[in-house]
Amino acid sequence: MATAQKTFENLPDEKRERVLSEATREFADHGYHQASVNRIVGRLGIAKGSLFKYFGNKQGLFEYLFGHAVSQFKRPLKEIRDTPSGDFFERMYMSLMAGVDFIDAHPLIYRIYLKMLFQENFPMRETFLTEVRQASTKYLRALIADGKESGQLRNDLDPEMAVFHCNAIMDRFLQSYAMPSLDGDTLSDKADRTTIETKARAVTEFIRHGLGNPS
Amino acid sequence: MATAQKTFENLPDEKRERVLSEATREFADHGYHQASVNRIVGRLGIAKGSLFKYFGNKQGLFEYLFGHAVSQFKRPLKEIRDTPSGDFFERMYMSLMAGVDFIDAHPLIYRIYLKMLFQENFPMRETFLTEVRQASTKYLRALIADGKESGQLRNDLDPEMAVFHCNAIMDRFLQSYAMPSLDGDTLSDKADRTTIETKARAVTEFIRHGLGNPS
DNA sequence: GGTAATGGTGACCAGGTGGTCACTTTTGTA
DNA sequence: TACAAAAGTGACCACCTGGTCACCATTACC
Repeated sequence: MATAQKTFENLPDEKRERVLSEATREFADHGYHQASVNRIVGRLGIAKGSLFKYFGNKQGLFEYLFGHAVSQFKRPLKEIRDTPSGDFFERMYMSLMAGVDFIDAHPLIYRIYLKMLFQENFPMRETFLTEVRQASTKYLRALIADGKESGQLRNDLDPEMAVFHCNAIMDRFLQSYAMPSLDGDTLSDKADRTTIETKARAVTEFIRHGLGNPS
Repeated sequence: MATAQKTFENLPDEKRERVLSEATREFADHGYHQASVNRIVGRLGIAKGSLFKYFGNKQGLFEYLFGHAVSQFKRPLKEIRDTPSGDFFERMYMSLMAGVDFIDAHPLIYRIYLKMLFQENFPMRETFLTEVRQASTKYLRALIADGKESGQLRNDLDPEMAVFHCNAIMDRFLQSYAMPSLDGDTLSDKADRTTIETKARAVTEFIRHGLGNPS
């Protein structure tokens, strides 16, 4: 497999990106099983054999493409966690907007991720999702522990439920942003950045009331 | 089509239920496109032609099965809304538990619904989802308006965002209940009813802090 | 110019899909 | 018992799928 991918990596940048982007679009539109290799090569105008030389098989193509994209997702979150700024709610807001930025940059990848969430039979699903889940939980736990210590969050807070609430609200916010049909018009207009920021602030305030110290 | 379904409705109850339950399982396990009519009839031990006599085609089977289940879902929610009890948060709690009960009664149907949410190409998807969404939004808007009037909710609350927050928290709660893998161990043990009730109470309290009047 | 390595091709394959229909079996009725 | 209506059957169909591989084209190197 390493040799086969080598072939792909030797390709001119332009072609490599075209292949990846067309394949990503196909998976985002149809999920894994319903995605068609024939359609991909058809749109690319290359022979089917080429794709199989590059990636071995359909699953190889998917794993390459998805793994590539995931690595880009981890960086911005780490930056936020490592930011020395102590304000819990500001960090929440920044995490929200980091998600928005990621979706803007890779809308198709995010759609694939959403499908993966609820459609059991993706390749690598279990492996990948547990990784994401653990990372996100660990990230939020650290932030919440921080917030409690600094007195920004209630003392009687159950950390596990707090993680659950933050996860729920943040995920749904991003889901609505990526798929406006989920919540009607509440988050519909992608183009208007300031509207999104306002909504993100409102969500942050909701969390502040829900978790914050009423002092 | 009406004549064809007549044939199915004339069947002995036991067989009719077996057909429906086996088909439901197949769709819940594999989604719509990946579901196989061959597997269904194989497990049922009947000829393929029979299924097509009953429902015309694959989509007919799915619509029949899903529409049937959906009608059962609307009843309990209506009961809660029509309950004269005025307490907003108690109603939230009851809605949560009504969802839990529905999932316990029809776990496969709920899994199909979740797949439908994020996998665009189900038949009837748009029609059905907008119906659900509008119903749920309308339901929550009424409850929230009620809660504001009675002074249980803040005056400065933006109703649309409040609807969004309630929807987000409640949906995620039910999703975690139906698919424990979503939130790690937070809601894992289905068997323990009192644990679920406690979590539902905690969620209600979170909403109370987030939306409630701090008086 | 010769030659080897690499990239690219598309007809072809086995297997699965939803769907059909001429046919047989069972049932209800008089 | 006779006959019609309804239920049930499974071989068959066209189509699409992921995947293969013998062959061709292009490039790089001496």
